[in-house]
Amino acid sequence: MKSKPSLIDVAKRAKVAVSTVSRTISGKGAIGQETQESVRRAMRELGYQPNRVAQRLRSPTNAGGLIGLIIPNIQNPFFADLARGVEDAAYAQGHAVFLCNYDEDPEKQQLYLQVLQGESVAGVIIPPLNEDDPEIERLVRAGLPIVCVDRSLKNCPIDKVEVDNRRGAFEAVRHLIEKGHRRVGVITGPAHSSTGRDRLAGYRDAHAAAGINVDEELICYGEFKEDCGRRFAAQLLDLRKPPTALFTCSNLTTIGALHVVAERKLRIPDQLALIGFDDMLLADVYTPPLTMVSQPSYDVGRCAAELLFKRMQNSKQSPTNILLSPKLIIRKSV
Amino acid sequence: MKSKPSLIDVAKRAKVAVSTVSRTISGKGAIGQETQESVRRAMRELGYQPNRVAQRLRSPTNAGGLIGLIIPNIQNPFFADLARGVEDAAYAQGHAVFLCNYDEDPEKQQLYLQVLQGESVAGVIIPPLNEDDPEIERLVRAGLPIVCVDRSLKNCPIDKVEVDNRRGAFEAVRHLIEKGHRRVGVITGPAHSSTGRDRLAGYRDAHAAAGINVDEELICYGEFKEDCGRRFAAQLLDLRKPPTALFTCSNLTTIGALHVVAERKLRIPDQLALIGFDDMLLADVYTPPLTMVSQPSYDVGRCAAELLFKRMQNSKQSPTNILLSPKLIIRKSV
DNA sequence: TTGTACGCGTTATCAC
DNA sequence: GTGATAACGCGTACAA
Repeated sequence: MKSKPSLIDVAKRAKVAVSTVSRTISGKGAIGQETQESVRRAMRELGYQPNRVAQRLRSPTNAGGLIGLIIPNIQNPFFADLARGVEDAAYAQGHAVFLCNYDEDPEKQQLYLQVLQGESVAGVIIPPLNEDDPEIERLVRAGLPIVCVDRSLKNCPIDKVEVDNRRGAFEAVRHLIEKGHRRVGVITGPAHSSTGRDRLAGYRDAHAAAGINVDEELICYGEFKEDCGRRFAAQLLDLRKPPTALFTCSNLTTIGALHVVAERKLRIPDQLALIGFDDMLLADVYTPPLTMVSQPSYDVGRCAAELLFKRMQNSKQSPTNILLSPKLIIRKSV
Repeated sequence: MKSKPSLIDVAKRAKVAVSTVSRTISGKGAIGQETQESVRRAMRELGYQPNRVAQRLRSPTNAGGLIGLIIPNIQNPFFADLARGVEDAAYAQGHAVFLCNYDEDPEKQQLYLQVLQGESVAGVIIPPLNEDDPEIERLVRAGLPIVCVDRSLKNCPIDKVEVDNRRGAFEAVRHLIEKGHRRVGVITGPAHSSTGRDRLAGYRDAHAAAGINVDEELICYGEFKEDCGRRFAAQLLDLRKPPTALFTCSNLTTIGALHVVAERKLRIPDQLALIGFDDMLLADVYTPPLTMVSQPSYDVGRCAAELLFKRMQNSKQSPTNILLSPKLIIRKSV
């Protein structure tokens, strides 16, 4: 196993100095025509490829463009789409993406934040686990370009790209109400989750706008997990005065709720209407096709990457907040 | 923006030599009790974190454990699960994963292969786009630990973890035949895809085992994309003698086929039976619940990572091939 | 236009 | 036990 050729090897072969090779590659400084050619030839012959590690060690910011993306769970289609958006935008700019999966685990998030720092990434995109995160705030102050996505940081001016959860939820629940539903059960996220809170706020807004009092017993707070969707859907349907419609606030909880629907052989929308947050693969071929609040997840990622690149170029500009609109896709489940 | 503290800063503060600090951290060599303590204190006070870039530059193999994972498409749940398996196994070993998405684009695959090399990763996990890939073969020969997953390389001894596609397809189609179907349409992958070929082979096996001649007009070769599923499902159903059952060879083609089913308001399984390769999120709550060939995608990733670690420790052992079994999950679509 | 020399933060090899 | 120092591969100021 012969080790990879370095700049020095190329220089030797082309009979020039290393700096000449370096300049030929970067295009900085003036280089003679024939010198360039012999250098390029030597590179080809040796199959030279730059050592990105050395590049970043030497000049952390400019070279070996690398950005970090830390997401809660790559198996969640929302984050997969988001990641793809980041990736595409980065690729277009010649940047590579270091993708980390923190599994909603604070320690792992911490660890990856450190790893990325240790890797001298030029910037980081992250949906922070908590609204207060001293470590992220420290990094921001230390000058590391960071863009928050999906979720955000309280009391910290920072670039961010979010989805208008409140509005999305509002439109969904308004639609339910317009269709005559007066008891709409909602399964939202935990109280400390801003997305969960915002979606619940939209739920309340829609009720307020229609002059309907919200029956607090119709509100369930749970993790954004399938299991919670299942449990709370069952709980809601077992109420003495059960809801006639369900608003599930994430793709996973929607699936959990659909399990209950299947088990109890409920007919949608006759016996139970349903709207879920997050569109999913089979939603439009489900029987009946599911009405959903579709998030522009890919765009969130793309915008975040673009925002990050701007920040990387100009670290002094004041933070930009972008709010993307979700879209109510009306199908047949209401 | 003050730059991050380095070993040197720690050494200064603790009033020792850098080598002493380095040894204290790595635990190699004997260090005096009090020296250790003062070093650790200095590290804490400065908030020192190792520079992984410098570590890898200095000792590419041992330090800053980093492995690369290059996948075709992170939005495909199969690969998302696989990635998660890799990630979990790597995390357990203290390795970080550099995840790249090549979008089934040969150039991008090439690029990321180079990036990973440039990053001095300790090893790479990849489902190769093509069965012949000179570049990957070159890297293997150059001594870079590489594990192939899902797909593989022809004529190249290499560690790999694959799913028994042929057997999975065989069981699915046998099930269809046992239920009385004699005309089973199949939508498989392109001819150059080994997974597509293997699944088609299983389809043929099942027919042969039952003594049924395969009508070649029931076989469609397409990309593993939703669009193809749609087009070919329609084409098959428009045959003069249409199939009574469909076997779709990937999650995306299954979805495409289900679109056609929805458009034509076909009742499953009465008017059309269906089995798809790859289980998916809503499959079990679909009406009717969909019978699927479930791949152990997470395990593929986990096994691959473990194989890679073994290879990284012992580069001389002969290649290991692991074949994982898919599982036919019988629900109600047949 | 080209070459020399230094430093980025580490680890490893010496000598003490 | 500890300290000084040479690499790792690259970019760049400075000299030629």
